[in-house]
Amino acid sequence: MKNCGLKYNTCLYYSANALARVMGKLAEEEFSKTGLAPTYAFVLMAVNSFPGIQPKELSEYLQLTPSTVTRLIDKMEIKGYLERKNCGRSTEIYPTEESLALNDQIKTSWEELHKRYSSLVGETEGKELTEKINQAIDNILK
Amino acid sequence: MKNCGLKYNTCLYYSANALARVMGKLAEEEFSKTGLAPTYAFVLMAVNSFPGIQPKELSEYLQLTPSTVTRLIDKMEIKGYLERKNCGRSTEIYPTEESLALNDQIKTSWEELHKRYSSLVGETEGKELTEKINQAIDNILK
DNA sequence: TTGATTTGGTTGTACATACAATTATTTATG
DNA sequence: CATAAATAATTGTATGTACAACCAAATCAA
Repeated sequence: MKNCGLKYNTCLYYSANALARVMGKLAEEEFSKTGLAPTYAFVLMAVNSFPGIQPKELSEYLQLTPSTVTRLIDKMEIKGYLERKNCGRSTEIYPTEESLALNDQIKTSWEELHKRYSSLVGETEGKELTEKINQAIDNILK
Repeated sequence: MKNCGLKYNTCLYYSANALARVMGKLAEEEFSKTGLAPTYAFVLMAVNSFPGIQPKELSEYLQLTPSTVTRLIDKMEIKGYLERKNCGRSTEIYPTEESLALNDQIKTSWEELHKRYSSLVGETEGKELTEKINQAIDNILK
């Protein structure tokens, strides 16, 4: 493609989205062994590690909005991986046996994902990039 | 949130998505003056700079799938910003006067976006981060 | 104590993006 | 040439995510 002076790849918005799409594909492939899309796998891992965690906490933890978390939990409840327990105005989320049984597989896939992108972008480069991204997020949100 | 050994923020997939969401919000705010969502503004800029560009090229340029580009063009055509011209199996996309008239405003918003995130994450940090992200994308796709 | 405000969670709705399948055109091959 | 393979674009459909509005519970204030 000819150069037109439109250097999209000098724009952090553009590049961040492009990276998210590319990484999303890798993640989908790696997590496909679990039968779950990556975000759902992350939800299960969190609930498996913190039985009784509340949606609010999950949304902070996953950096997703509360409504998104509600939808994620809905689907995992339907699939039989999670259960809600109402506690006044708040809610506690618990894993089912199926979810706990899947945890090792999920963690393995997660490790595979890490290995895979590390082999592509380099171990230390990947680590540093991730840290820099986290730092940028902090600076934007603070 | 208690530490459970689940360090999501050591995962490039997770952090890349989080950054994309955060940057997406900034971009939406800045481009709101143009009345367009960021991606649509990018499409118009590309077509304004390359009248006659083909969807295929756009999809490579924007790093989006062809079907997504078709949908983007659909909407911009309906809004009166773009026009399709069929050329055999390929298609050429042209800007309307409205699109050209909006170009300066779009570019201004784009610059504002750059200034804004630069002020938050730091000028050089932002630039370096963007470069590192591009490099990672290249390494993953190659 | 009761009325107002805040807070956790959900719902209706909208939208960006993608995949798989399909159509239409072009190129290659036997 | 005629048929097969490749390519550009589109369409049907699904999904992840968010915003705004809303409900219900809890806290605060008069």
